[in-house]
Amino acid sequence: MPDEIPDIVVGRLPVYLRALMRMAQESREITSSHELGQRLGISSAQIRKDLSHFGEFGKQGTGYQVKFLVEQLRRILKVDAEWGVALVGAGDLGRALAHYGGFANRGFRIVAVFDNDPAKIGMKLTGGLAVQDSSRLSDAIRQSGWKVAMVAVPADQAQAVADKLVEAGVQAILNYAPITLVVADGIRVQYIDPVVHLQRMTFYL
Amino acid sequence: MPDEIPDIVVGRLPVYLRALMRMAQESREITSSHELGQRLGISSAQIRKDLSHFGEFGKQGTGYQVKFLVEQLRRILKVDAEWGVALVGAGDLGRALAHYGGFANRGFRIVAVFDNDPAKIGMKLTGGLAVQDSSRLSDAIRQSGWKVAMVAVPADQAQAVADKLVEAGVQAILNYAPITLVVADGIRVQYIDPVVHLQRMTFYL
DNA sequence: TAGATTGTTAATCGATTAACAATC
DNA sequence: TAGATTGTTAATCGATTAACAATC
Repeated sequence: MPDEIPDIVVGRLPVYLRALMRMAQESREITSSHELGQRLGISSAQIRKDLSHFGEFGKQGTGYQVKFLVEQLRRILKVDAEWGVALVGAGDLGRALAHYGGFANRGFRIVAVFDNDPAKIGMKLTGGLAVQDSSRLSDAIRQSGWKVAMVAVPADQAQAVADKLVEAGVQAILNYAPITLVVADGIRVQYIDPVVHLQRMTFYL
Repeated sequence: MPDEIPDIVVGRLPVYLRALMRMAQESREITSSHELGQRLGISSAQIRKDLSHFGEFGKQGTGYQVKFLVEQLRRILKVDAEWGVALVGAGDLGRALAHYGGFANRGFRIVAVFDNDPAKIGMKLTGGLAVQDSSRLSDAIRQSGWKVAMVAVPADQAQAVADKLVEAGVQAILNYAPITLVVADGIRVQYIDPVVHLQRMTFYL
């Protein structure tokens, strides 16, 4: 039970889940902490320790039922139901996200796309969503109760967008703008900046 | 000097650099570990400790010259010159990356785009690059000596693409496919999977 | 039974923080 | 000088690993 789960443990669970879903897809019925660790480049002890925070999911001598562990991780991560995600920004990146097929079955669906560019408002995206005026953002989020949003606007607009999202009730933001956001306590933010990731590697070259 | 810098320290440097470049853009000439820490939600002690691995960049009583520290971090991260980046995959995401303006000035430029879809090969992208046949990938990389690549292909092709890249001499891969890659020792891989990032937050909701 | 693998404990390892002398 | 902030040390805190009893 969530005594106090370290963030770093929570951060690994989605990676475990992703690998396990892939195993399930490959019709592997059973796996072990050793096998999973090899696939992921993580020690088997760490996998067992991480899982032990949440319960006992394996069998001595046998390992883990892949399907069962997938179910459990989905439940733990709260992606056993689907979250509606508001997307702000309908530029190249925003549209690529709107079209991305990888959200399905993993707990998320983009339910609305906003932009403040008159040239983009009204645009019909593949998948059926139309780009809405950002001025409708607060109302739409408040009415629908969406808790998760993605920000794909230019850096100089990202903080203002985040402020509006949080004020409308959003509690988790995935930010693609290359800037660190300042948000209230309890609001979660994750960052995706390809340049940051690239720079983490060039150091070693 | 690089005794043995912890990965986790290297991982924070690009975030420091990003914030400092922003400060420079805002014409802030001086900053302190305290101010930078506040912006980033990190303790001032950690920032000073991290920087101390590489030298002494500040002045007691004053703080850090923003421009100077930017220069130093760019040098440390080896992004004071520009890396040519090969991009594999010209789907929605690949094209969004090819059009992305955020690489400029931060050490990277996409120099080639590959895809194996005949319908996409030859396509002219904004910015002037044409999509090349993946069959040319190995030769092109070997001839040009590119060391950095981004992978934006479907999950089931990503490992094969990574293998080809590494074989051709690539040493750093930014992987957008939702799968953990297996690569030889010494090859760096970073992962961007929006679903993983979202799942890291829903746990707390 | 023999072999395998879990869940957990204790030991090790590493990272963060607090504190402060040095000094601008 | 008085105030501020660095770079660094030592203490604290937390995460990883190794080892193994339990048991399938």
